[in-house]
Amino acid sequence: MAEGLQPQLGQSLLFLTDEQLRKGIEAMFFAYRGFTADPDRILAQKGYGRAHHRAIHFIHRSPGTTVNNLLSILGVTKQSLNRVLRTLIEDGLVESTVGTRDKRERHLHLTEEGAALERALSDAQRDRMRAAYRAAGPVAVAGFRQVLEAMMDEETRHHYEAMKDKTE
Amino acid sequence: MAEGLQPQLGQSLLFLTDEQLRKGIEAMFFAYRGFTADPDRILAQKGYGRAHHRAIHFIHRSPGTTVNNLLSILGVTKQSLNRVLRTLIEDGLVESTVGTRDKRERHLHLTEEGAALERALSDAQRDRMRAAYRAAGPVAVAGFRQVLEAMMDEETRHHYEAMKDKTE
DNA sequence: CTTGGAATGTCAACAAAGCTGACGTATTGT
DNA sequence: ACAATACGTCAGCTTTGTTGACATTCCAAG
Repeated sequence: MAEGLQPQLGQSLLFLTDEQLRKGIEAMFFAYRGFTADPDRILAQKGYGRAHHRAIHFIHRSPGTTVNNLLSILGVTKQSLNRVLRTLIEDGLVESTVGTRDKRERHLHLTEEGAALERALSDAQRDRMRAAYRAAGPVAVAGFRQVLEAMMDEETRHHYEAMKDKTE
Repeated sequence: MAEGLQPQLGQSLLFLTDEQLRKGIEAMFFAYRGFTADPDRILAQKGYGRAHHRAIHFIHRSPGTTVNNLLSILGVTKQSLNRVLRTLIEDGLVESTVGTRDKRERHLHLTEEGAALERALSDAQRDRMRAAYRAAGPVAVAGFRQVLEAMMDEETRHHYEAMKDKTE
């Protein structure tokens, strides 16, 4: 294949061979399964799916966020989000309040019950992430984050950076 | 394993705070979108989805693999895989041949056309991965892989390791 | 004050891709 | 001969995404 990189560059660019890249791709695929496995189990019990998790996560993260803002973070259509949001509101996990400054907007908050589910979900997900971090060590974790950030779309990275700044 | 975590707990465990873990979780979520974005565009043009991509990828990776083996790698039901496989066979991208040793088994191969699509998809995905790797550097890449591997389920990791060995 | 555009919500229809359960067929191993 | 295995398929259901059309509410500009 395109394995034949220049001799003198041999060692230093070995991490860019097609083979290395393919391993990275497969690692990403398999790891994502683990990443979602634990929350998925909790959600299935309650009759929810990943879409509910994502909504809950980002509402928790940015309390009072508007529907439009959530839309652009999640990258789905309003119809798709609305279906999920409606069940969460009906079930009393999310509260939607009309905006004061702009009454067209709805501001979203988690109720006590919603916050409880958020905690259960993120505890489960963090536990696995913590175990992985601990096993790999701080240097690996820094690299992990670097590569992930470099893999994002431009627009997505802006969302990511914006969230990052909130508690820094 | 014996990574020096004990000594000075102050700085060295900062990467395990809930805040750091949350950032890792969000990085994983946002990065996965980028990870699938390029292949998704190609697939959409051809009327396929991610499920087709996964099948094509692993058939390419393990030519002659059986349906059952593919099933356990992908972690889906045979009905779900069958639907995807059927369209790929009908469209002439995948070939299914009766086993010689065990005639109950079907061995799966990519046709020339299937291999062409595989190349287009993995080129697109590798390009982004390569850019991310290049931007982050070899040390970061090693860490990236370490964390991802530690994040996998036991069973999943076995699949991953098995694939890894094939070309090492 | 009226009107255009923005933000939101809702209805309908549809597709991809997962799931369960049941059943049939060919083949293999005991 | 019989049970188990590998595969395919039919039917039906769920989640989560998509378009398109249309109503409502509100802000702001003309």
